[in-house]
Amino acid sequence: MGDNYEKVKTFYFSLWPGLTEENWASFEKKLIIKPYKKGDCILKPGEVCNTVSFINYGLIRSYYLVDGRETTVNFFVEDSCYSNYQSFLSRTPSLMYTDVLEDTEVVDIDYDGLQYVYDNIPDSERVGRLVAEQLYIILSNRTASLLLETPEQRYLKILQEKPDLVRRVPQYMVASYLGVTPEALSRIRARISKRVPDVPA
Amino acid sequence: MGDNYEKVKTFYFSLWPGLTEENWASFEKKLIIKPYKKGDCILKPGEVCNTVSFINYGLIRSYYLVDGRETTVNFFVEDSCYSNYQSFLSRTPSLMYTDVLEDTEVVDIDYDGLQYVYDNIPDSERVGRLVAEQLYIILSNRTASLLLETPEQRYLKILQEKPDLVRRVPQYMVASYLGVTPEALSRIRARISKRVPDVPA
DNA sequence: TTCATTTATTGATTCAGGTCAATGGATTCT
DNA sequence: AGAATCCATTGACCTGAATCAATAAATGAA
Repeated sequence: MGDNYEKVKTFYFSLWPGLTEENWASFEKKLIIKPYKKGDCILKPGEVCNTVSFINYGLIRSYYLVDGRETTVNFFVEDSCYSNYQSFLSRTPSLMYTDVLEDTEVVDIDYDGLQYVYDNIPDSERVGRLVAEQLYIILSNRTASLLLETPEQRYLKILQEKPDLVRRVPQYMVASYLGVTPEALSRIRARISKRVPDVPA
Repeated sequence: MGDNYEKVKTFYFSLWPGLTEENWASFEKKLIIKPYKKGDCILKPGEVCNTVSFINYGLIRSYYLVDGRETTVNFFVEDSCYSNYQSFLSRTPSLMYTDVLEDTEVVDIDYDGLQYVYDNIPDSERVGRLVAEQLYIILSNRTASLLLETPEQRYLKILQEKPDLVRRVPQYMVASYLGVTPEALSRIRARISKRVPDVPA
């Protein structure tokens, strides 16, 4: 189904200014469409992540599970990329789970495929570097938020910046992304609506 | 003083397997030695970080200052690299301060120098990518620590992993790196030495 | 060495979040 | 539809960190 490659093609052309149709064709040969069902587990602790996935549609979550307690590291939505980047890059076992929260379709490139691209397609190293740099910047914002902001501030921010995500995800997962228990987030919400009675629900 | 380039040369050769003496020579032309005195401020909020620095000797700290409250993002010691990577990469103003905690000597490459290297020295893009990926991995460990561990666990870990750093840095800076107040760290220490009387100081 | 400043400790109090437990409302499955 | 599971809320209690304040210890400068 060539259709499934439309979005990923647009995506890579947008972050790769000099990409030619010819090079894209050889890139595309390395890509594999993969569908998942809600509830599927993509990656478990101990497994090495072997792909970088562009998400055609759907919703994915990575989380630690320590002492029976889930801590969400990240959510990944359609039109962006998912990988357990740390495991993928270092070729070491993942420490976290990755689950599918909604029916999802991804376009994978596996590790060897990517190395082939790096070795054979001009400028791909630069794109790889720029992607790594972008991910670093995003991650450093998350770190700053954990260091500087209270859970309540983080909740207000995600409400404002990703309201759609908050709607699509169970509240206890949002809580674990903010670094608090479900009960705590419930009380944070109660506190907020007491302070701002104009936005009740 | 060619001497000052010895360590940085060893450093770059170690992370750049195929580096030739010839390419190193053209790389080295872009490097600039810069000395700092204890207490110097390298970068202030609003300024764009324009260098990546290899640290010959010394100690550097990056921190946010919000409501008169310092939060240490990172310490940088000799034989490693310092940059405000986010500002450097995105060419946007820094949000944090960077101060020199001990007399320090760095070997700088500036933004244009690095772009020259990327454009003219073979395989340098790959090294840039690998460096960005390494920094990502390190940062993701810090994020996991902030999400999963208590301040006390983080303190015990830094004591074990970087005892030298803890000795060289005032305790209130360690506290702000752990994400707590100086008083809280003092109490954490008191708690620990009460529990483990064999390691009093 | 002495004085001034910075840094670390300790106490008292307040508060946000954790934990345990119970309830009621939603979803999902059959 | 009915049953079972999952999820969100609330209450009671506890703990660890923040805050404010005072003091002691360490560092640095004259």
